[in-house]
Amino acid sequence: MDPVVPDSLRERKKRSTRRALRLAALSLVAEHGLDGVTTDEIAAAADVSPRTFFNYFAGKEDALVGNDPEVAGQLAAELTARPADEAPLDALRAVLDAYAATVSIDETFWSLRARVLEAHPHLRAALAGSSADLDRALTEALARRMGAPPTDLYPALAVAVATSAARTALWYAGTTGFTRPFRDVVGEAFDVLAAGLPAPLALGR
Amino acid sequence: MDPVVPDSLRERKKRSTRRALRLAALSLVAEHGLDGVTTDEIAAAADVSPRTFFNYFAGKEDALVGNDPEVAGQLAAELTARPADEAPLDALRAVLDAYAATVSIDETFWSLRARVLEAHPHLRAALAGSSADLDRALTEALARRMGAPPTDLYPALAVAVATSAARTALWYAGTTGFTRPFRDVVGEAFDVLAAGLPAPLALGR
DNA sequence: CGCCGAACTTGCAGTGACTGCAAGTTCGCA
DNA sequence: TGCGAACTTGCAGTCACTGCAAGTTCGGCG
Repeated sequence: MDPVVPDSLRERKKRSTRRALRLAALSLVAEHGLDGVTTDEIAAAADVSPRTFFNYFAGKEDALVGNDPEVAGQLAAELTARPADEAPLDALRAVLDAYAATVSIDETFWSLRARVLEAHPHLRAALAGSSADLDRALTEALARRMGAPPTDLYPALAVAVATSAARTALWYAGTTGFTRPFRDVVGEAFDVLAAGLPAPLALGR
Repeated sequence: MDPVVPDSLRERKKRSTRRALRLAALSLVAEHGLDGVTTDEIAAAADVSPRTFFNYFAGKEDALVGNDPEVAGQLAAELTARPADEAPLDALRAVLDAYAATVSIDETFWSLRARVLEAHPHLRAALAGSSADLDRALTEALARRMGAPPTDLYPALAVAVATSAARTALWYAGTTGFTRPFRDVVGEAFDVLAAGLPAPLALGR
């Protein structure tokens, strides 16, 4: 079951173009602003035809802030694989922490993305939206593992809150230039969550 | 300070066209699907010129799932108006509960919207995104009232989590046909939040 | 090795979202 | 009553995005 990705030449090429498009989009937008860049230019910068851009991304925003398509399924699978007696929030924390670990590897990429998000607040909306797929997948997995109907309030709530916390942590790590390890920030966010979001003690810092 | 809205003829007209456009968009999309409806048709159904549509909404999605522009500022103001010694989460709960109360009035509208969201999962992304403005406003207000820098993790986290919970509650109330009062659902969501998202006891329901 | 089918890329042509601009029109107010 | 501001509208243009129908590249099997 390990090589879910066959990693053939084809696969490697696909990943590489996808990445090239992502980077092209991010750098161009970082330099010229969101409306100063067309999809054609992005495609050109990544050395593919304009049409191909849309074989990889649903749109400009998706290229900038979207998740890779396999992520949702992968994380959902990891969630179902967690021990059955683990508390929901702990299971979610473990899954999202694993995700955070993968993020930490590609820090240049994420810094660039943070800069772009900073400069274009409108994209934060798209970012929140791009996690909708992930939320759906995780909610379904969590409901299943809890033996609850997928329309139940709790699983949806726990997932929405957890991914929301992770996203906020990513934003925070990004704006602070990743001076603190991202995983630590995620950990802190989940600690606060599990404690019921108490007011932080250190009010004068 | 009360009449923030002068409620002149002009204002009333504006609100009415905005509402007409919203309803037109929702009903048309409910009937013909997202891609079966053009902005021109929406404008026609609301008896305004195609161009005018864009004076009210940033796009089709905004008309379907966006918040009215004044909401963010209003809720932020209410947040700053809460007693200074109130715990952050309690203050947020109060503000969002007040919002929930206003929603409950217009239940037909929100049911229609829920139906549309159900049929077009893609719009849930847009919905999450549309609250980005609200999140920013609330975060700034909360940070100020806590005397924290606006880049601090806690305020952003608390707000993201709280609005996320409220949105989930709205989704839940919508999919269950508003059989339970929306405010109650919001209340329950916040209870769960404050308790640190413990696994619900009732596992076999 | 050579070949077939599947996957991927590309160009093309078309639809519709969205924008700035420059009139017109309506409303608020003195 | 009349002036200025706000709002509406039409127009023309740019660009995002899509389906389709070739071409091209890759994976695997005989």
